[in-house]
Formats: sequence, structure tokens, C-alpha cells
Amino acid sequence: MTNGQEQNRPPYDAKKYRTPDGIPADIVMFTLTKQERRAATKSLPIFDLKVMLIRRKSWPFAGAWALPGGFSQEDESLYETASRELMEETGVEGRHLEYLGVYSKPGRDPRGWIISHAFFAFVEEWVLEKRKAADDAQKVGLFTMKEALEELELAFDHREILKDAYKRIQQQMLQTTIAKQFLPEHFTLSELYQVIQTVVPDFAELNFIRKITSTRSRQGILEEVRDENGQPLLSNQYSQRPAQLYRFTDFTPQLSIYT
Amino acid sequence: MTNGQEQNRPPYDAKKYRTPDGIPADIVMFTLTKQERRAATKSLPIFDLKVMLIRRKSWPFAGAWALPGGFSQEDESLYETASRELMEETGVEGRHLEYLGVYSKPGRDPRGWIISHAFFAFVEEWVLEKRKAADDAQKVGLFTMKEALEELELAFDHREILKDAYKRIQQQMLQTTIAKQFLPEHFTLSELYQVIQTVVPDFAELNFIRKITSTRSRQGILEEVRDENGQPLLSNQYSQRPAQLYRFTDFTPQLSIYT
DNA sequence: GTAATAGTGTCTGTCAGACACTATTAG
DNA sequence: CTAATAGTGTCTGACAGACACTATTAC
Repeated sequence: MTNGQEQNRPPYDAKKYRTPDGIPADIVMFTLTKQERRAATKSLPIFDLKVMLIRRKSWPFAGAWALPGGFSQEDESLYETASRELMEETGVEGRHLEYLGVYSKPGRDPRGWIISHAFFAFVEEWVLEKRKAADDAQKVGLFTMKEALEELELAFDHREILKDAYKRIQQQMLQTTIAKQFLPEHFTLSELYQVIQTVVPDFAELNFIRKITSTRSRQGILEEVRDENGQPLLSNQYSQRPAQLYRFTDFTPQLSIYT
Repeated sequence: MTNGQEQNRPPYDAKKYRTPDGIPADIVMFTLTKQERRAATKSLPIFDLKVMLIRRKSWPFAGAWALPGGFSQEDESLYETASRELMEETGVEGRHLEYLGVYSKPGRDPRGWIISHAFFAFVEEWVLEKRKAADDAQKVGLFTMKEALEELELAFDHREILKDAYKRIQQQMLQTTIAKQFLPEHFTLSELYQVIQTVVPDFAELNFIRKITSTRSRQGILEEVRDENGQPLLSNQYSQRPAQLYRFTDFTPQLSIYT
């Protein structure tokens, strides 16, 4: 594999250059906790968006909270690294694993030249609770975004990663159908509304039900669930009056600021 | 910097692990070429979205076309690497440099364990033409997306990167105001429309002018340009009848599939 | 006048936003 | 009956989509 021009640019030799000391993948594991409310009758639970963090045992940042993660190996892509770490940390595959970005500011890791790749994932609450129970409670924590961002001492540049991840899922919650990652296969419109509001507190839509169900331009995101006889499937899990169940279709509308 | 728990997890030593052989940043440099049409009178030019590629001289993929790029150094972030490479390749800072993603599939680079970070940038046409002229014409090429994706032999996984970059700027063109990166400070609505259509050929909007200028919900993306006396500024560069000039404000609307 | 782009008139059906109202059911 | 969520009626003004039409100017 040589040619006449090779004299101009000698074959690449990695050993001649300084190379990074490690390429980890760190994962922001989100979960939606559901807490029943004490009410006279059935009522909607209170949702909360939380994130799992691990307390570091050793240098650097011993005692601080950090995102779970680990180093990439030569025989895997970074997505595979993240997927493997997610499995190792929680025992499950998660409902969504997506690349967030690269964090490479010099000096971000006192151990050396370490470039981290952040991912985010959605994991069901019971998985993280199980993980927490299996381990020392001192070591694993589930925190709300506010706690994590404002109150905890975080290792490395993990506060920045968390902020970016939060921004990203807020944007995705409004612009894609990832809400389905937080919901069961079938859900009521109130549940969907609550999920959106939990992740994006600013979201408010007075005529939510009507808009989703009766505007042509949004037709196709959701569809009513019916049983084998074509009867509408209802749920009264959170309400006295049964509510229609919906599911997401696999259609995601393309938005535009000009249209 | 030690504590009692360190025996559980000995201090990190990079030399104990296999580490990557290099972390390059590759840059997709987009430009919008403008070609006057031969018409009886003034008319709109034909735009084309093009990308700059470099022909590789040596192993691996000698002779194939590749994205310009280079290896990251320990004292710089990957964004700084990309920025430096952009400057080295073109002599300018570019009008927009944005991270695209990481490409880490094992075996993507026969030289070893090399993880590439892709960026994309917008560069004015004359810069790339200058670069092309300064060099051997065999070495530097400006290609339309179709040519690059369908006709050229591309090195590494650069076809995949190009595809991803194309998808990304198409999405951004519709959902953000990056169109301004392709336009002069002041522009007519026809120019804007042409730019959008060039990047997103499917885009069609019969009432484009009216929608941009007279719908309240989109108010704020653009504003009319006026001179110091408050008189509207017009341009007849591409038309007999002068057209109102506009500029982008710094407002970008937030879209939602639910609203 | 002609060719080219810039921009408006107008019509229909749909949607957004606001808010009052009815429906259903467990307890 | 009450409390809670589910869902509808209704009204106004704004918008979308379609397409015909007028406006302006260089040549």
C-alpha cells in the first residue's frame, strides 16, 4: 500500500505524537419519579425528573458526585461504550440512549488528557431504585435537576454536562416524540401533559386535549387505542371518569420557523 | 491527595490501559455558490450548496477525497482544534463552526484507534476558491452535495459524516436562523427564500413574503432595514423593481410539536 | 411594450386562545 | 352530594393555502 507520493507525507505513526490518556463515556441517566398524591379520591400523581449520580470514592474529586461512566475500549464505538456502561450500572438497556456531546476542555480531568463523551438515557424509576438499594446508599443518589445543579458538589465538568443534557431533553420533549420514552405503551392525554410539564415546566397549553385530538396539522402524532372489537380503550387509573387511552404513532412532524 | 478508600480503586494510571492513537477533528466546510443567470434582464442567480474536499496523497485512502481536518493537541479543546484547522485550511475564521458528532466505529481508520470529531462550518465562496487556486487543482475540490455523496470516492467514513452534516444543516435551516450565515447583513426576502430552497430543496411556500412579513407569531425573526431618516432601504441588485431589505434580529422562535 | 421580480387582494376553511360549561365516576 | 379528572361549546381574531392580480423598473 504505497505510492510515489508517500515521500511527501510519511506513513502515520501514532507513537510519534502525544495521544489522549483515555476516552470515557459518561451517561446522564434520567428517570421520571411518580409520587401518589394524598387526595380525597383518585388524582394525578406528582412527577419529578431526576438524575442518577455516583459518589466518587477516590482521587480526583473524592466525595463529589459524578455521572456514571467508564472508559472506551479499542474494539467498541463510543455508543457501545455507553451502552455497556448503562448495562453495567443498571442491569438494563434503558429506553433511549443518545449522544449528547464531547467535553474536551484542557485540564478538565486532573488525571491527564481525558476527553469525555456524554450520553443521556432514560431509565425506569424502579431500575435506579434497585441499583440504589443494592449498593451503599451513600454511593448512589437520585436527585432532582434543581438539587443536582444547585446544591451538589459535582466532579469534573459534570455540572456543565448536566446543564446541557437538561437543555437538550427539554428541547427534544417539545420537538420530538421522546415523551413516549417516559410513558407506558398506552397513556391518557393527562399523563402526557404531565410528563411534558414535568420536563418543561414552562409548558402550558390550555386547550391541550382539543389541540392534540382535533387539529389536522398534528394528526398523526397520536392515535386512540381500541380493543379488538373497535371499542375505545379507557383508563381510570388516575381519575374517576375514565379517560381515552392513546399511543404514539411513529410519525414525528418536521417543524419550521418559516412555515 | 489520598484518602482511606484509595486501596479500593488505585490511582489512575493511563499507561496501564490501551489508549487511542489520535483524536482528529474533521470539518465539513459548506459554501453557497452563486451563479448569474443569462437572462434578458436582471434575474435571481442560481445558488448551489457545495462542500470542500481534499484529495488524499498518501496511505490510507490515497487518491480518495476526504474532509479537511487534523489531530487535536493536548492543550486545546476539540472546538479549538477545529477552529485552528479551519484557519489553517482557509485562512479565515468562517461564519459558523459547530460540532456535529463523534465517529468511533472500530476499524474506521486503518492507522489505528482513531476517533474523529466532525464539525461543520460555513465559509464564503471566494475563500474556498482562493484556497483552490493557491493549491494544485487536483488537490482541492468544491463539490455539490450530490456529487460528493453519489459520485466521489470518499476516504474513511466521510460519506457518513457528510450525510449527517447535510441532514443537520437542512434541519437547522428550517428550525433556526442559520440562514443568516449564508446571507449578507441585509438581504431581500427572495434571497432568503432562495437560500432556504437551495439547502432544503423540498421547501416550498407560496405565500412566503406575506407569511414572513405579516404573521404575528413569526414577528421578530426579521426586521426591515431603514436608513438614518427612517426611509426603507431597497435593493435592485437582482430585480428591476427594488425590493425591501431585511435583516435577522437575534430572536429565534422555540418550536413545539404540541403547540 | 416586455421581461423579470416584488408585492397585494381576496376568499375559504382551519386554528389559537380564552373561558365557561357539561360528563363521568368512586367514594 | 362531592371531589376529581375528562372532555365539549362557543366566540373572536388570526392564519394557511390557493391563485389571481397589481406594482415597479431596466432595457
